[in-house]
Amino acid sequence: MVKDMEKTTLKDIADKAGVSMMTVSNVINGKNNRVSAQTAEKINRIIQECGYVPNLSARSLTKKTSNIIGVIVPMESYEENSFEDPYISTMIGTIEQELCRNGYYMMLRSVVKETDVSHFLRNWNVDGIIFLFPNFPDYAREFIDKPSCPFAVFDSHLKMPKLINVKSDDRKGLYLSTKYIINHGHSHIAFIANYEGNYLLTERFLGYCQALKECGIPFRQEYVLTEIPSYEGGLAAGKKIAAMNNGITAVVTTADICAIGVMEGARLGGLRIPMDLSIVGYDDLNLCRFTTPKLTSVSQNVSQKARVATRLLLDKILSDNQDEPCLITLDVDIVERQSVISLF
Amino acid sequence: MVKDMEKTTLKDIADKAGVSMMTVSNVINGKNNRVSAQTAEKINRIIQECGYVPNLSARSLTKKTSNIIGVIVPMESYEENSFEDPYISTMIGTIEQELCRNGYYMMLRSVVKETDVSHFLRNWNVDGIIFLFPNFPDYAREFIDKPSCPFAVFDSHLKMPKLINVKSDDRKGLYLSTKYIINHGHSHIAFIANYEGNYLLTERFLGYCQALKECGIPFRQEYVLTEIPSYEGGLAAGKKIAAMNNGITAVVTTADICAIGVMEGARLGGLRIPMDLSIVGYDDLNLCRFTTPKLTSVSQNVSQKARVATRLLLDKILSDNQDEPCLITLDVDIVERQSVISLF
DNA sequence: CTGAAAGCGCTTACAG
DNA sequence: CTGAAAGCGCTTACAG
Repeated sequence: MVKDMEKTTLKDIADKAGVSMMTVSNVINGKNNRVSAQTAEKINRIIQECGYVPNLSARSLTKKTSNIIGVIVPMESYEENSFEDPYISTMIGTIEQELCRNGYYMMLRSVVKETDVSHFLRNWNVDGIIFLFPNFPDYAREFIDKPSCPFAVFDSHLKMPKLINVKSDDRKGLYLSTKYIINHGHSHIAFIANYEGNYLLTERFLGYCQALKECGIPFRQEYVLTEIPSYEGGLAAGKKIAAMNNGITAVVTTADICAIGVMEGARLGGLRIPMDLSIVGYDDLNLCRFTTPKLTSVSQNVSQKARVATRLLLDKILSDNQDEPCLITLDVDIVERQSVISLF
Repeated sequence: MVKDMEKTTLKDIADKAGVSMMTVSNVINGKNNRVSAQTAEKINRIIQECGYVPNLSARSLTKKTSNIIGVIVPMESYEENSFEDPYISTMIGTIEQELCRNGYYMMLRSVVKETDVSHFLRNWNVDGIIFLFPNFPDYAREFIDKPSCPFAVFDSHLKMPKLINVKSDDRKGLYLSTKYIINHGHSHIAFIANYEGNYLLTERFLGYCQALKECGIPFRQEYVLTEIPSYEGGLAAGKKIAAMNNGITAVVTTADICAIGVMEGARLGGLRIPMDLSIVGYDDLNLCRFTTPKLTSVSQNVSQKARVATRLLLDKILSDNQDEPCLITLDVDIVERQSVISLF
């Protein structure tokens, strides 16, 4: 390995200024009441001249606080790249911005089931943790039960000390999309998602049921297609709907990507979108603008979700009662495009 | 702030094992030739029991090497979220995986023009840097001229000491897409991109020219639309092509998102895709599978690009002659879908 | 094979 | 307002 050129340290600055390290440290940390304005100015000038940058590892060692936030991204397998999921990447971007703005640093880690997350977090003595799990996984429970610092998750049903939980009003999300379709004259509306055992998807399913009930439309088991809300799942569901030919005129989904699959599957089955089948997505990804027809979708404002969670986390890190759990539910709305036709 | 529970340190382990910290350190760092098998085993057991995790800030302080790689992402403005760009997010995912696999940590930072990147990097004494710039920006030049550690960039025309430059064969990329279209019987082919002054786009433009020339098709200035290769740029270009009505039957682009814009713009102008206008994208994003028709595109294998750069960077960090620059050009290929029609 | 000493670059009490 | 001392948790020479 090559030897780096010498880096200037606190001591170098102190020597040049003819003061103690203490004084320089106080200036850097803005404790102006402890240093005369003259000295402070002089020291600041020298710092500028030398291009001095404090070593944060050293600071972390003494202060017992690192200003590092660990951001954990789940991966199903080593082959997969979770970052290709627009939900994940949008979250990361917003979190990073918010951390940076507040003087924190983001250490990013994707993990598969077996990985020891807590090891990583303790290695760097992180001040806070953000788990970027759309659904909070069982294998992370162990870690969660002995949290060493405040942490934030999303869309979880857990309530635990130190936990910040930011979620969307998922029930309302599907209530809105179902209602929207009903208001366009539809009453034979399919729901797609393998919701059982999944808290988030179940909430959305209940929103679907609620809208039907409220409008006096009978719930039909055969209109529920329990496919995985992925492109492939949607594709399969679309084909089935076309094949069943049982009166379905519209579909609500729990993911844009699934809705896009449905469009393709239904088309392959001979249906025209939206003339024969109306569709609403979920997430309002950029993607929605690029399909034909453009996809009407439920927006959960992903950026806001990330921003709120990050701010609450930083607040909690600085607060006294870190143990108080915190649950925020954000509103959702529907973004109208071209994938729903009116039957009136 | 709340007081953390005590963390076990090297000293704790040493005390419990009745040995010196030195010995424990040697065991942890796998210097087995310096410790008897017995002692090592005993120490490892105690480490397990106590759930001891080394403090990497402390290690970084003594070793002068942090195992942190700084990954820098550009942002045009504070409002923008670069991570929504699938190119960026795919890169990040692959880089993280590769770093993790090799025992490195990823510190992520998005910056706008004014941000002092070098400050951040020296703060954490990073061992290497990856600049995630599709195009290397001028304002980063200053930093680059005095690099403190090896760093990697993409698609740059720079050649400097310590620099790892991984690029795609951009010229071939557009050569391939243009040739593909020619092979389908087209000879009135538009090129879209404001390539002037942009190294990468100019390379692609030259590939377009080369294919035309090779096939004896005259280059026509009026077939070059100098729009920004974005959705909006593509949209404008698509509308123009429909309006100009000057015989163009196909379009090559330098970005999928632009190609999608062209499709939309051309449609709004009354053209059918691909019957009236064939289109080829660039990047082969997931997106290509979700449009109608599905988009034929040039694939530059983004993951491979990220992986190669990361590996070269880590190699260089461990190597002796860090100053030798390194340029790799990766191959590209074309992924056939439905957006090009044969005129034969 | 094992250990005592010194030091990495910073900050936190504590004195003056 | 300023500073000398001790320590954060680790590793690197250097002795034995």
